[in-house]
Amino acid sequence: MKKRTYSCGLDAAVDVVGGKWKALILWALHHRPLRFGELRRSVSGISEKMLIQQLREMEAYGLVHREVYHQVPPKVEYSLTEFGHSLNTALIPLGEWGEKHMETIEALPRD
Amino acid sequence: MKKRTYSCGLDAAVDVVGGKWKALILWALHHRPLRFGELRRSVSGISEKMLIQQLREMEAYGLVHREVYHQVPPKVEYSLTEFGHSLNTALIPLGEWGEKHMETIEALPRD
DNA sequence: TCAGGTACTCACCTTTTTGTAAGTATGGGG
DNA sequence: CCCCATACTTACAAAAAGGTGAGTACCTGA
Repeated sequence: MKKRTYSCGLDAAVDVVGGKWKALILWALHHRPLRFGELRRSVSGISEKMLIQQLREMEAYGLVHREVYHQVPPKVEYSLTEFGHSLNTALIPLGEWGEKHMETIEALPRD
Repeated sequence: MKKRTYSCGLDAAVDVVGGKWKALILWALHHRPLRFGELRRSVSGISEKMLIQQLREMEAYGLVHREVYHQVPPKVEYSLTEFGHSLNTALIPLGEWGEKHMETIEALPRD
């Protein structure tokens, strides 16, 4: 989150979901709540540091809910809030676009 | 563009439209082609360097078309390709989401 | 000759983002 | 007493993104 005012809705949305990981984390939580470790395995390539950092931000934004189970070994579950769910829904067409044009995208020049 | 393989469509789409400006530039070109200067004024806050840099990338990705008119003073028009148009369409729900939750987003904690 | 308008281009710097590798805390089981 | 699994946490470094301000090229009209 960097700005306070936005020129349009897309501007605001990009500010919330921007970055390399947030959309993917949201996506991973689409079907059901996941534990930290499950999430790490779901979002391929993410480091523990990035994952927790993004999760903390998303929690602060009200997109995800963090539920701690006081057990040993520890168990923490992350789930989407209503807000997070609505954002995820808004991302569906973008995901479908990416799916549809995947081959084109993979063939695009790098840099 | 950083990757060659994607875990899902959203992953690919985020890679294409990622960053601070591309979605906004796409948005600005939604209605009609714009000249460089018009675009700079449309996308508030962008510097000339960033604008041209993003435009070049988007041209390489096949999202926008660059038309040069050999005149003095120079005139260059940027327009959406079909591909760019389809991406823009996929972004509409995200824009609407941002619009709808603008106030919530503006009230979110910074950092 | 010279300012003006347009579309860049460049060098340099700061900020932000991302990655790596190691370390911490907990209590149960062996 | 020590190891295990889980969920973090920290320090440090590298890489990517973004910003600033000046400069270039072109022809036209004053």
